Amino acid sequence: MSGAKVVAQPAVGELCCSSLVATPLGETEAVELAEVLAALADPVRLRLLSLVAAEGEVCSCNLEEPLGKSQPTVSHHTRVLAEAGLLVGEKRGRWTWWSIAPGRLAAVRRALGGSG
Amino acid sequence: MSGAKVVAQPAVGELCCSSLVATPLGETEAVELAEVLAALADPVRLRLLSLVAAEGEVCSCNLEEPLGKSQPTVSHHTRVLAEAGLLVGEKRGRWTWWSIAPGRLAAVRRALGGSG
DNA sequence: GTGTTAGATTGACGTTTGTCGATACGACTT
DNA sequence: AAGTCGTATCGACAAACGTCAATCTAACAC
Repeated sequence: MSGAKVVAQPAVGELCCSSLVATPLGETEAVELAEVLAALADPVRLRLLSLVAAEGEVCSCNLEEPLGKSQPTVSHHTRVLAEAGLLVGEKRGRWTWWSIAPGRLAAVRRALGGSG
Repeated sequence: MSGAKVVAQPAVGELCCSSLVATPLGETEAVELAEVLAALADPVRLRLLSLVAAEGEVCSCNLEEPLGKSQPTVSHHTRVLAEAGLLVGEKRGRWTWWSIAPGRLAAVRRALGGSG
């Protein structure tokens, strides 16, 4: 073992194929897209995501202060973002390092329509 | 008067400038973006938006059946989308016609990052 | 005028969400 | 072993949300 373990990543919808404005959304596609958007629809999580994107890789301990939230709250938000497939967590020793899940945000943008 | 009146359109954040992944999001920018995303983060509203996009212009009466929701519920969702600046309503006679607010969805995509 | 119709508003309801204190777990140090 | 440190989880609470029945309003038809 390498000593580095990716935090459990739940299966997540594909947001596949076409955009909202191109084809009428089916029931299940709408639910899947809404789930990811719900994960994004919080100011704290948006700033968290933005911080991780800026740093490339951030451990939870460096998020509490810039976000101004308690440790359990930060842990809650990282979890929500990871479950939505937007964040990837890797455990190295005592620390958990978070990074942006590649492609996921782009898939959301694509699902919202416009040019592929 | 023309007899066609645009439904009251509340002032709405600009989602201006840069993207989430480019620059760390400020407090107020995060709140504004989260508000629009919250309006999008509902399966019924996503399907509603999708229906309007497909038809170009739809009156409320033609939304209840495909959405499978009651009239007050549909009215509630159109209001939320209009307040988020995503939908524009125009009252003509007894009917209210809804259409996609131009540019708004694109601004959301831009705020989520990637190529302008 | 009366009646009808499209849609917005109100009020109530159950559910979900964001937050934090307390606690539990796991990895390291000594 | 015992102690410390970084995180995850639990429990509780207030606030926000989605839904619908009932009601109100505004535009027509007669």
